[in-house]
Parts: sequence; C-alpha cells; structure tokens
Amino acid sequence: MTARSTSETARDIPEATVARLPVYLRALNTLADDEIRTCSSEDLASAAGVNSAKLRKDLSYLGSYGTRGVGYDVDYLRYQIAREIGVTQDWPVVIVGIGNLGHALANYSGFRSRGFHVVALLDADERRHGEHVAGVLVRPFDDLEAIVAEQGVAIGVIATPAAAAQDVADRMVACGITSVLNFAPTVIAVPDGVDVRKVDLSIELQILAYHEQRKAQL
Amino acid sequence: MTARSTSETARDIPEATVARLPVYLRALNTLADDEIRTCSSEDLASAAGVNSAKLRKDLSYLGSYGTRGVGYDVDYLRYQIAREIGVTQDWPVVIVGIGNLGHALANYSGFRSRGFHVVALLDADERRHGEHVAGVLVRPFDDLEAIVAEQGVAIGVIATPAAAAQDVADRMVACGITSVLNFAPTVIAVPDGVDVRKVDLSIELQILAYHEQRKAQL
DNA sequence: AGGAGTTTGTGAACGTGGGAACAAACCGAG
DNA sequence: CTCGGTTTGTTCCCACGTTCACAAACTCCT
Ligand SMILES: NC(=O)c1ccc[n+]([C@@H]2O[C@H](COP(=O)([O-])OP(=O)(O)OC[C@H]3O[C@@H](n4cnc5c(N)ncnc54)[C@H](O)[C@@H]3O)[C@@H](O)[C@H]2O)c1
Ligand SMILES: NC(=O)c1ccc[n+]([C@@H]2O[C@H](COP(=O)([O-])OP(=O)(O)OC[C@H]3O[C@@H](n4cnc5c(N)ncnc54)[C@H](O)[C@@H]3O)[C@@H](O)[C@H]2O)c1
Repeated sequence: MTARSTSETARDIPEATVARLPVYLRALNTLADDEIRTCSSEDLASAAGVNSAKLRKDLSYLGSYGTRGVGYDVDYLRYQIAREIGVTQDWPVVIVGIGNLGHALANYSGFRSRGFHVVALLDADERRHGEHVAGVLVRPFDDLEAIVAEQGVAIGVIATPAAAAQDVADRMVACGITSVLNFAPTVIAVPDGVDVRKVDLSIELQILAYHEQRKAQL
Repeated sequence: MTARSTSETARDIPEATVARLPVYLRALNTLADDEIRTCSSEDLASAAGVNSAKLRKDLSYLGSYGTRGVGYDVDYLRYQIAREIGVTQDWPVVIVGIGNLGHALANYSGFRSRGFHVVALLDADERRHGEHVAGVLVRPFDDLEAIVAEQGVAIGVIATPAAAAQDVADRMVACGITSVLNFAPTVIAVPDGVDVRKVDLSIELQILAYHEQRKAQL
C-alpha cells in the first residue's frame, strides 16, 4: 500500500483499474475469437461497457501499448493485460465446502480457461469424502496443510456455511494461503498481507431491491 | 439520477452506502441472535468490518436513530435498515438457466430468509423441464412473460451460458423486469431505468491473482 | 443539580476516481 | 514532403468517498 521498494518497473495501478482489467481481457478475447486484429479504444470500451476515456487512462497505467491514429493490436494488448494481472501462469486453487455451491464451482469450466485450476476439493463431512467432482477427489479438510505445502497453493475458496467460514479462513492463513475468495455471508478477519474478496448473492439482491423500491416510489 | 420530484422524505443515499447497508443488517441480525439489545457504532463497525466513523456517517443518511452516550437499539436499527433497503416486503425472483449454478442458487436457503423468494425456475433445454429443485418446478423459458405478468416479478437472475445472456436479458426487460443479477461472464446492455449487477467469479480470482503476483515480486 | 464519562452526528480536510478536452503522434494520399 | 484525418496518452477539473476530530447530547454517579 505504501512505499515502493526501489521501484524497478513497479507501476502502481489504482484498485478501480485492476478490477476492470479482467473485463477488458475478456472483451479482447471475444474480439480475437471473431478474428479482429486491431481495435480502437472506442471499440474496446463499448465491448467492455465503459467510457473510452476511462479505458485509455486505465491502459496507460500499464504502459503505452497503442498506436496513435490506429488503435490497439488485439493479441499484443491481450498478452500485456494477462501478464499484468498474472494469468499467463496457472494458479492452483483449493475449494473448501463441497455442498451445493462447491459442486457448481468445481464443475465450472471457466476456471481453467482463465488461468486457474482446482487442485483440491475439501470438506469436513466424511460422507462426502471419496466422491469425484469434475474429476477431482473430495478429501478431508484436514488434508489442507499437506496439499497447500505440496502444491504451493496461494488462493483458497470458502464455500462452507457462514458459521465455519472464520475457522476455515484461519486454517488457510496459518498454512500459507494469502488470498481468499469467500462465498459465505459473513465478514472474515485476516492478518495484514492477506487479501479477502467476498461474493455475496444476498447483498447483490438487496442492492437491487433498494433501487427497485426507489423506482416504485415515483 | 437527477432532480428529485417534490422531495418528501426522499433522502439521497450514496451508492457506496447502499452497498454497505446489507452488511450492517447482517451484523445486526447476528447480534440480535446473541440477544444483544444495544450496541455502539464501534461494536457494529467491527462486526461489519468497517471504520466506525464510516458506519456513523452511513447511518446518518437514514436518519438519527442512535442515542448519544448510549448507542443504537439493535432491533430498532435493524428494522430501519430493512425498511430503507426494502426487505420488509418479500420480492419475487425468477432464475433463468438451471444448470450447475442455477441448481445451487435454487437450493440456496439464504434467499428466503433475506427478503426474496424464487417464484420460477426457467430453462430453454426441455430435458430439464418437469424437474423439481427445492420444491420449485423447472419450466420452459417461454413461460417467462406469463409468470412475470402474473406474479409481478421485478427481479431476474441470469445463470445461463454467456452466449445466451444478452437474449435472456432482452426478453426479461421486454416483459417488465427492471433489475437483473447476471452471473454469466459477459457485459449485458439494458435500457435506462434497468439496473444490472454482475457477479463474476473469474474476475474476483483475477483480482486476487494480480495482488498475489505483486506480493511475490518483493 | 452538577460534573465526569460516553457516544453520536457532522463539518472539514484529504484522497481517489471519472470524464471532457486537447496536444502529440501516427497513417495515407497527393 | 506536406497536409488532413484519426486516435492515443495525458492534463485538468469536478464529484464522490473516506477519515479525522469535535461539539452536542445523553447517562450515571455523587
Ligand atoms: N448455494 C448457493 O447458491 C449460495 C449462494 C450464495 C451464498 N452461498 C453460501 O455459500 C456457502 C455454501 O452454500 P451451500 O448451499 O453450498 O451450502 P451446503 O450446506 O450445501 O454446503 C456446505 C458444505 O460445507 C461443508 N462444511 C461445513 N463445515 C465445514 C468445515 N468446517 N470445513 C469444511 N467443510 C465444511 C459441509 O459439509 C457442506 O458440504 C454458504 O455459506 C451459503 O450461505 C450459497
Ligand atoms: N458453475 C459455476 O460455479 C459458475 C461460476 C461462475 C460463473 N458461472 C457462469 O454461470 C453461467 C451458468 O453456469 P453453469 O455452470 O450453471 O452452466 P450450465 O451449462 O451447467 O447451465 C446453463 C443452463 O442454461 C440453460 N440455457 C442455455 N441457454 C438458455 C437460454 N437461452 N434460455 C434459458 N436457459 C438457457 C442450459 O439449458 C443450462 O441448463 C455460465 O455463464 C457460467 O459461466 C458459473
């Protein structure tokens, strides 16, 4: 968050920009599938659903990868964004809590195609052990430490009930995981240096409900 | 977005605050379960994982519901937030695309307990029709218009593949849905007056990957 | 009743993000 | 080579969001 060490090429990309880079990458992939080689900031911005000035400013944090009067080379820009995000490599991920949601996540093919692969599915309920989901074995939660150590896992996904989420997060952090994606509807506390992102269906619906109510009041 | 009509009590709550109100509500529910009657902004803020000054400012947009020197009455504040968000009433919701994710969503009990209930599950694949998920029948996508009209549905959830998402959204909007929650990894375009929120697992993971990569560079 | 202690509600300072607008840079035609 | 047309990269400014800090308001004890 603060002082950059000796500042090699270490650019500091705003958080809001980081959150949009994956959207640009996806839009570029779609363009590439349609065999489009070059695009203007206007083209890409409308494909990504943002303002073109914002798009250009976002890209300018990565470097100067466009050509004035021409636009951006789709493949080249695609690679640059992928490299900046860090998805030119493949990240191993563990999923904990293989219930309704955990099954859906394990079956999700979009994982692998976007730079991630599931190395383990863990659950505390022994009745679930031994099952295979999308070709991956469901194993005891207590195998966590061994798997993380062996496979060098840095990213963990929590899909357990809310009551278990903090305990699961603590165990993850203790064995070296430094990024957590939490689907349980609860706030989890982690030490500095660990990133947590949450996905909360109910919150999204409640935000929609708020605006819906406002619309109805007119 | 602009001029408030005649401004009765029409407060204008900042978007960032709206997004946090559901988190406060959840924290208050947890406190109420523990039979805590009163809490300070500090207590509630730490339960919600935010700064206490931010919490107080957020709550001040709703009105002045605390007592100086004392704090907030848990039940009273809970009701006020629920009313402001609009979850004192029950919102009917349709889910389109009953595959892996759609099944998980349909089975999700957190829906009903938070002010929403699933009135219909729709899928274009006729092999899925007739199945019951969590007690609700899976019906043809073409039933959308009839269901929305009959039940007065305002909120739709899209859990189809990306390729179908825009078409589904168009159909939803055409028959009167004005709030959409989109799980498909694609940008969907809607007319003014319709709200869209997206939930995108891959984007969340890519944001984590970015920060993970930065950590590794030190 | 008064004073000490507590906690809210908010004004003001600060930081981050968004968008218009434009100079700089490039292409292609003549 | 020059000129007109195009599109990027960036500057400047405004709006929004966050945090500090403190007066106002309340409770409780003496
Ligand atoms: N199903 C959905 O669509 C949905 C949507 C939004 C949020 N969520 C949230 O996601 C989480 C999972 O939802 P679900 O519907 O899959 O629930 P579920 O009950 O079907 O699955 C939870 C799984 O976690 C396992 N588990 C429990 N405690 C554990 C522990 N300490 N360690 C390891 N595993 C443990 C259980 O054995 C079970 O298999 C919940 O917090 C839920 O609120 C679910
Ligand atoms: N599974 C996950 O955990 C996960 C995670 C993140 C995002 N997603 C996204 O959510 C969406 C659904 O994922 P999934 O794994 O459930 O896929 P899925 O293929 O299992 O299910 C998709 C369902 O949508 C139906 N469908 C297709 N076209 C339709 C149309 N025009 N109208 C109505 N229904 C239609 C299909 O018949 C199928 O039942 C995808 O866009 C996926 O990228 C899934």
